[in-house]
Amino acid sequence: MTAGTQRDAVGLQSADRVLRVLELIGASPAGVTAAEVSDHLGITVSTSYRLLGTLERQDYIAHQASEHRYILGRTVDALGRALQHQLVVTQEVRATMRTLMTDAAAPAYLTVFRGDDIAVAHIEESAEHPRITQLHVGFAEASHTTAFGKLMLATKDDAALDTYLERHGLRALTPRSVTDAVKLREQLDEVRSQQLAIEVDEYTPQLACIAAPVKVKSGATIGAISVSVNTKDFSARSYELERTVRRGAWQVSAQLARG
Amino acid sequence: MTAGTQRDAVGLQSADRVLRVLELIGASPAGVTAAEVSDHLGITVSTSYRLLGTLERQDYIAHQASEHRYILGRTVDALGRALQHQLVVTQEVRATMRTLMTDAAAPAYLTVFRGDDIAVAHIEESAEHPRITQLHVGFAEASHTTAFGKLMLATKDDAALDTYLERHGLRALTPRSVTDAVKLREQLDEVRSQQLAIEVDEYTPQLACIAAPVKVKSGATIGAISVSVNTKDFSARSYELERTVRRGAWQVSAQLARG
DNA sequence: CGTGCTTTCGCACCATGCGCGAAACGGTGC
DNA sequence: GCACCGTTTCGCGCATGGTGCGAAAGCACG
Repeated sequence: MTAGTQRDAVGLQSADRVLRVLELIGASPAGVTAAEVSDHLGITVSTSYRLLGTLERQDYIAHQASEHRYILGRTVDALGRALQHQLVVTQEVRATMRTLMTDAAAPAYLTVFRGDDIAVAHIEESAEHPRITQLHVGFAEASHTTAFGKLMLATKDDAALDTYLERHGLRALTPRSVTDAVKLREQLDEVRSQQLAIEVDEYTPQLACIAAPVKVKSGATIGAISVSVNTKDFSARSYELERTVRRGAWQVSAQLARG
Repeated sequence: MTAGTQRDAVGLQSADRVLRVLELIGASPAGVTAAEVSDHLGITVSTSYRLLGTLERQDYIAHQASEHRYILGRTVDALGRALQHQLVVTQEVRATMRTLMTDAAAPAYLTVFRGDDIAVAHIEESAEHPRITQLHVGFAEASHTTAFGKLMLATKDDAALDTYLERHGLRALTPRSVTDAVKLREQLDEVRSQQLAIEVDEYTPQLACIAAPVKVKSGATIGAISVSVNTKDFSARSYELERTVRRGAWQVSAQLARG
């Protein structure tokens, strides 16, 4: 409120500002007025109108003349969909994951690997099968403690893994997290041979996770399908879960190839 | 400078450019390189890096160092979700619409009114129940020929309707489209009294549509739930469809109030 | 140790975007 | 009708921010 929200701002001034206006509008469910933009960013009204005009011309925002408010527009929608598409989240894939959740009686996750990052692209959960509380759609860390993370690391060769390790280290999230590089490499070899990753109590106590790779036509692994269950269920159901998850990952890969 | 291939471009230069970079990246499934940005926008590499840097700092894009490519980042995802949320499209609403589609054996639409515009926020369809081909997620026109459009117009008072009509007119899309303002006003009165809008062959020949209002707690109508069927099915099933659509709209309104 | 790429940096110029102020709209009240 | 809001558009002159250019730092490959 009021002036002086000068941020760490380094970047092109007007570009920075236009992006910040977008975020401001996104953060306001009912949209914003030009006046709100000006005092929120600490700029004059004229400048606000110039920024808003630029955004409007490109359809990033729409002007509700009746309410004097600016709201998000179709280009934002298009970008969001483009991202969803880049992340493999189609209606069809959602439906497949819903079936998977039901079959496995457990929440289902789709993760996509982007360099060293892992994007949690979609989560299918329900009241009966709630997600891991800590995990949300977005970017995930601590790859060495999650099933899909191990799958991602398993795509790397030795040199790339070295680079990754020295950049990120092996932090323990629970007593059972693997923090020894040698041990991890052994695990990754197993992951490669089984084309499946399993993690028990390494990310969250009492929670186990099982992940199978999603692949493109060429055979490269680009992500994972996984489910999480609590540890005591896991031991009884592991074989069934394995089959179910493998099937889900296969179906998603096939849809990806067709799509 | 040099010979610019500058288009319609009016707006703040660097702001314009940064937005265009975003779109470019969105349009390229695999992401883009800095070099691609420069020749595509006809700017120097240094400028490209400055733009990309600005976007990256705000997490609109992410840099895949290994591949030298820039891809869409988490802020775009956040904006997309914000828009979806503004448009009432939650997981829960999706599930409700899926049930509606199954119950009605017809594709289901969620539309949200934004001033004079109508945003088609979500479509539930399946292979057995494909959508109206002309209709896609985005903004819809010709409100007087669609069921949800009539619902939107019915929220207006006489003066506001006048304004709308003189701005948009009443174009005929089919022989059965209503083009007479008096007739339309009568229809809208009926819509208000029944809290339901029906359209038969007015938007597309052989296609009928039925829509019920989605309301917020205060009672204001902010959108509609609708289904479409072909005209000959409609006459036989109209009462059943009416009940089903009303139920769906009610459920969505309730979820909106709770959510 | 060169070659070709991406990426960062410094510099000097001047177009560009800025704040300021005024004015044209568009409602609402009286 | 007029006078008082708020929103929105416009014009102007200044200096600052953004530009292209060029060079250099990284980095991978051979």
